[in-house]
Parts: sequence; C-alpha cells; structure tokens
Amino acid sequence: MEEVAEAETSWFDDFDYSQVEIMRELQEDTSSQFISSEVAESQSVAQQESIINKLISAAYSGPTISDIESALSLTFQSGDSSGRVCSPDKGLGKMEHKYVFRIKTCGNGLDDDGYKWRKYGQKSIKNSPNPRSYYRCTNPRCNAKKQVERSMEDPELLIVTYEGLHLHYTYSHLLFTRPQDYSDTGLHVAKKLKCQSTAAEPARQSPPAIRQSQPAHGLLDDVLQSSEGLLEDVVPLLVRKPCNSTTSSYDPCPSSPASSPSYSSLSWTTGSAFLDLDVLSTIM
DNA sequence: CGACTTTGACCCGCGC
DNA sequence: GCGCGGGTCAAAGTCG
Repeated sequence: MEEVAEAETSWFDDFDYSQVEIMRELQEDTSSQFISSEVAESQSVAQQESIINKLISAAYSGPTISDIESALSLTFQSGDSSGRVCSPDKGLGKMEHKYVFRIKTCGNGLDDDGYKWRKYGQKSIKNSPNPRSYYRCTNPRCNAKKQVERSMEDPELLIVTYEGLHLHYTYSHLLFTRPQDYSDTGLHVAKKLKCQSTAAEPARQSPPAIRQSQPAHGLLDDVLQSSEGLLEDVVPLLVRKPCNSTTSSYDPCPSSPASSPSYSSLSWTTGSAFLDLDVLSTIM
C-alpha cells in the first residue's frame, strides 16, 4: 500500500494545467443556490443561512462571485476578441449557476478541482466524437454537478461545466493547511489519498476527502469547519489559494501519473473573463 | 463489503 | 403528436 507521506503529496504530481479559462455562463442570485430549497423553507434556518453567509464572507479572501460577475459583465459588454465567451443570451437568459472551464491538460487528462465527484452517467453527444461524462458531488447534501468532455478541436482541452455550489468541507482545505493543523479527520483523509493512474478518467483523481471529512454535523458546522468560500466549486483550489502556490523543488511522483494539480504562477484579474494559469511545476 | 464506474434504459424538454 | 438529443437512473460489474 501507499506510504502516508507519498499519499499526502502524490496527487499533486503530474498535473499540468497550461491554461484555464473560466467563463461565467449563467448567473443567479448566489444565496438561492447556496442553500437547499429545504433549508429555505424554514425561517429559523434562514437566519442560519444569514450567519453562514457572513461567516463565508469573513473567511474567504480571494476573488468573489461578484468579482467574476463583474469580470464577465465587462466581457459581455465589450465582447471578447477570442470569441471564447458564451453568448449573452445564453449567459444571462436562464438564471442558474453554470460555469464552464476549459482546461488544457497537456496529455495527462487530469481535471482535479479539489472535490470528490461520482460519475453517474456518460453520453455520446451528437456531432462530437468524445462522450460527455456527468459527475455529481459525493457529498449527499451537495447537489453540485459537473460535466466533462473533451474538446473536438483540441483533444487535450477538457471542457468542464460546473453547475451548482458546494456547501461543505473540501480536501483542498487540508492541502493548504499545515500538517499540525489537521484534525483527526483531516489526517485520516490525508492518509487515504492515493496515487491513481486513471488518466482517462479525470474526475477520479480527487482523493476521497469529502465524505470522510463530513461528520454528521449540521449545515452550520460544515461552514464553520471550512475556511473556503462560495467559489470553491467553480474556481479550482489553485485559483482560490494562489498565495500558497509557491514554487518549490518538490519531486513529482513519476509512478503516479494520475496525481494532482500544482502551479507555479497564476494571474487573476477582474477585468477579464478568463483565468490564465501557468502551471509548470509542483508545490508542497 | 462498500464505494465506485459502466452502460443501457428511461425521462423530459424542445423543435418541427 | 412525434422524434431527437441531452440528462439522469439504476442494475451490474469492478476494485481495493
């Protein structure tokens, strides 16, 4: 079996985003998606929701939904010279959260975004040689979904469509937390991280962190556990924690091609609809 | 044995 | 109303 030290780091290896483009395709009131409809039915829970939102706002310091909305608003207004942004009709018509990432995988086929996803379907799409895979967040309380398909033009380009928002602990939190800060649960999770060689299955790369890190606490507990914000589901951890992405001489694990992302540089701008990530080396 | 993927069937919305 | 295509379900198989 895997050594603990190896397991804790190996999934960072071998991920080679050369470019990530984020597009805010559809927009909606954030809070209505942030909580479930069941929760919204209760007024007392609505108060809880308010507290949760405040907590999230206080904890998260990266780019916000507003930033993205602002950026995309600019794009929609001015048009994008690259022609890569979805049309305003599609983007603003239906009011729901849907984000499209275009991820260049440089051949390793990885698409790890820090969450654990369960594949629930695959369909061949008309006029597309590549099937589309459907994934759901493994957290039973989370209805976040994503679709993954390869670009017809560039086989190395993964088109990942995120839908819905996560509301739970993510293992990315563990990855950027000092080892001594791991809770027992977190440590347990870290020990279970594995090197997987499933380049053809991008979503399988996510270590099994979420379920194990989900004790039977309430909604508020989930948020209190996490220092992450609303963008966790749409902005990969590398985007959310760029300050932690220091270049290092960490030696990738060559025997585990299906490891995880790392990055040496990152640019985030609210004036652009895209996140351009230069991911050339590994960290941690 | 539990968690996960695979895959055919089914459902539903949309255009004609 | 019908057919098509996309999305989801669920049983079976696989894996650790």
